[in-house]
Amino acid sequence: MAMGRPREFDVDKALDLALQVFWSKGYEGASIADLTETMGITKPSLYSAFGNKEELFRKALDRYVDGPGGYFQVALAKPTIRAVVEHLLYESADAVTGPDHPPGCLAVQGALTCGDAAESIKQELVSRRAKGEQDLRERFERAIAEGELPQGSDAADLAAYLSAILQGMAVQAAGGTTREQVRKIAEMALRTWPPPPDLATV
Amino acid sequence: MAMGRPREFDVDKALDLALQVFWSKGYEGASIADLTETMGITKPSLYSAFGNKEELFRKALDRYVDGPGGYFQVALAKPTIRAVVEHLLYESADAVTGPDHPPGCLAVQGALTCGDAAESIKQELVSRRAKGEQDLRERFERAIAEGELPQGSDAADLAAYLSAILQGMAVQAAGGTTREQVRKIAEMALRTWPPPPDLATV
DNA sequence: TCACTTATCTAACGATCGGTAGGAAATTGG
DNA sequence: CCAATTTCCTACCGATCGTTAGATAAGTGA
Repeated sequence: MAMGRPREFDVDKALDLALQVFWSKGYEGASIADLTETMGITKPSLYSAFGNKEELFRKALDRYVDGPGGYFQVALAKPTIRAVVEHLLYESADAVTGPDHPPGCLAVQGALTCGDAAESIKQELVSRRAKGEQDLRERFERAIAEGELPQGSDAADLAAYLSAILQGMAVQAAGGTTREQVRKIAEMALRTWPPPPDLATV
Repeated sequence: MAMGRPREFDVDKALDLALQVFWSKGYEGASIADLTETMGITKPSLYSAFGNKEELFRKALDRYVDGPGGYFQVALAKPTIRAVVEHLLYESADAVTGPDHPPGCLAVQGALTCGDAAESIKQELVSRRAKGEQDLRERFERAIAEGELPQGSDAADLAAYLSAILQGMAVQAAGGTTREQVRKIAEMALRTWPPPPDLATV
């Protein structure tokens, strides 16, 4: 079946290497030269296999979400809301400080700001973060309905609050904060969890 | 005294405009063309007045810290630790969603990641964030010494925790989250403040 | 008025950006 | 062995990057 000259590199391995570059330098900071050098392929090979820089980033992002970022969906599937939050915090702390990949979170630092040319990538990351927060919100809604959280708790607010803490941990990690220190942030957040509903608005 | 042809633009106003550009696009995303266009001056004027792109950014950053970011030091000077934390959270929520400037925080989104050429700018921002966290830590140490916080509280952990929340709020704002929603994050953080010391480590 | 200083502008610099033509090399099917 | 197909690489594309040379204009001090 496979006709023509066979590809000499592993597409998935190359994509993993591209992911590392985008993760550490961001979309704009990662040049095609950076990428091809790390991936061990030439520019025409990159373009033939992945389309262009933007498509390559999107494929790397998908791979990130299913790989190093996969703990997020795993955490959401935990049986109790307490376990969900615990796993999100602890796994995030470890994920953003993993020793085998760049620090931080691709969805945060891939393009938090950018020039005009990368605007659509930035929007893609905004959407991904919003999607994660939305999934979290729905999980909280279920927990409230099942009586796992106090009456009057606002699922959207809880999701925004926890998302902010996770993103803050990612910023800290991107700046070089150690795994131990980031874990302490997670522990402190957990020590106060859940924040009680705002009685003033009930 | 003033010899030579007088400058035709206001350096401080031009710097404020440059700040807006760096704030919304980040260091790498802001091109010299973007900057000169917004500042209303030509490239040679920019270079003669500000040195180069890196120096311009550092000057804009100083201006940011003393201007839109000035609430941070103001908050630290509040008399009670409760007031410090309240002001940090509320003023941050408003600052990162201010209607008269780009959303988010320059110290976070100016260069969270970048290419090799901007590495020193990224480090500068890492240092600034660390400095803010250190100032906060010292304020917490004072509060603990004065009995304003529970025995066994760890000032460094509290500072890292609060810093992460503030940075998370900045990420949310950079993604377009509304002022009302960011304020709710601040309120929730305040509702659980202060996190109790970890009894397991005492 | 005339040197001196500084700011202004147009026009360009070399380097790098993302992206591609075009031909040689390696495989499959006939 | 030969066409067809696909990947490989070298070399190059135009555009943009940050930065500057060089000439002109507008002030000050003598």
